[in-house]
Amino acid sequence: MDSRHELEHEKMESAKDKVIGAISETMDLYGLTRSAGKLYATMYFEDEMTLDEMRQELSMSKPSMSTSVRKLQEIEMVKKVFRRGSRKDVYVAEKNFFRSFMVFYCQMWDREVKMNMEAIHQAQKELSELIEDTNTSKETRQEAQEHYDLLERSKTYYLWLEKLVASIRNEEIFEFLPKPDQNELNHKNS
Amino acid sequence: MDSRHELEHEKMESAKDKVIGAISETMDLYGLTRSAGKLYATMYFEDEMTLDEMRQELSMSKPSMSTSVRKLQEIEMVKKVFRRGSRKDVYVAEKNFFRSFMVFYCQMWDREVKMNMEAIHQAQKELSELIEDTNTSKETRQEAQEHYDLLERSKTYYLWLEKLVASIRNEEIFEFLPKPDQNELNHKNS
DNA sequence: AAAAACGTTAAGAATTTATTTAATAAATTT
DNA sequence: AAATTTATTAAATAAATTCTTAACGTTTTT
Repeated sequence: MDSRHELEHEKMESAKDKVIGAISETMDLYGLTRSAGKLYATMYFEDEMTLDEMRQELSMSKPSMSTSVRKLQEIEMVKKVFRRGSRKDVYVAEKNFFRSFMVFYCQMWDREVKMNMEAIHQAQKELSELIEDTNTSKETRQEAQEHYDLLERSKTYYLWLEKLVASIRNEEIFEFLPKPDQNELNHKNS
Repeated sequence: MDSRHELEHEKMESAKDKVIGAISETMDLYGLTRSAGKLYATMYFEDEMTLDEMRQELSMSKPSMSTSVRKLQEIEMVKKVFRRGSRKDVYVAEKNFFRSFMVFYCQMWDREVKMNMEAIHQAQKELSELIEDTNTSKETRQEAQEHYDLLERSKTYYLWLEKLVASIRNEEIFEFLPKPDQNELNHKNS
């Protein structure tokens, strides 16, 4: 009876491990280390976890769990929740991948747009000075102009990326690309 | 006259460096190292470059350039081009950020969907066996069912991601979110 | 108030990743 | 064919990251 139960448990773990492996392997896309990915994937199958439970489950140190969990919180893949009774901190994984997608990419793309637009702005200012300075040699002026135009054209992309972020935040993107409903799943299940 | 030219050059480099810095800093999003990012950003301002020019420009070794360039080629941010006359390999940077966006994210998201869908499929098979086995204990069966359902729901996301990739590949996404034209840029230029 | 539990920080060890130098292979020129 | 040029591979070194143990500060319990 006990070995029976043991067997069930093993099979369940084996099933979970397949998904945990895949998730943590693709987590590099989100700038996470393998262990942080594994931690998230583990939490994905649990209601909630404390640091000690994580440490035990992954056989790693508590500070390790602490830092991984913080990184996961930064991209909102994990939230701290309040549980009266337990004085340990309790964490839950975000199980809605749509939300994870939104938070992560909006965060990243915003950063990309902001940083690069700022740099472009500054660079263009300097290039303009070169172009407008009558002492500038002909060759230099031409090169400056070419770089200026290249940067100017690139703004199109950043502007577009900004609009993409907005359409994700306000969920308009789901009008263009609806979330599939459960029925659409089956014919994928061959 | 010569110091004049020196000054122009310095200002040009300073302008470029602002953008190069910003690009290489945001390149971590694309899983590139700082140096690979810097290399790409440097090439962005050049028509074409040989390994030796890269090495000189970044003051790094040639094997280093070789590996960075290969990584950049993998995500199609750099292409090798044929130039008769020169027997060195000649590379050019992809300057169209839209294309870089498409290639990179489609590649990554495809990988994510493929890996995870496959894992889900296998895991669900095992979970089904547990659920259908009449010897399985009640608690185990319930847990297996919960995990099964969780995985089933997650497919919605992967299916959506797949559609997103498709709409990027066939450019339908630009009907929903048009690329801004040059005119729209100016009011951003405050 | 003392002791215990908890999470985090700090410091050091271990592993991994990136970079360089040296060696090799392939191609081109003389 | 020998010598030179070019890119890549291999081995060694350097640098950066990740992880652990130990120490700290805070909160809670007794």
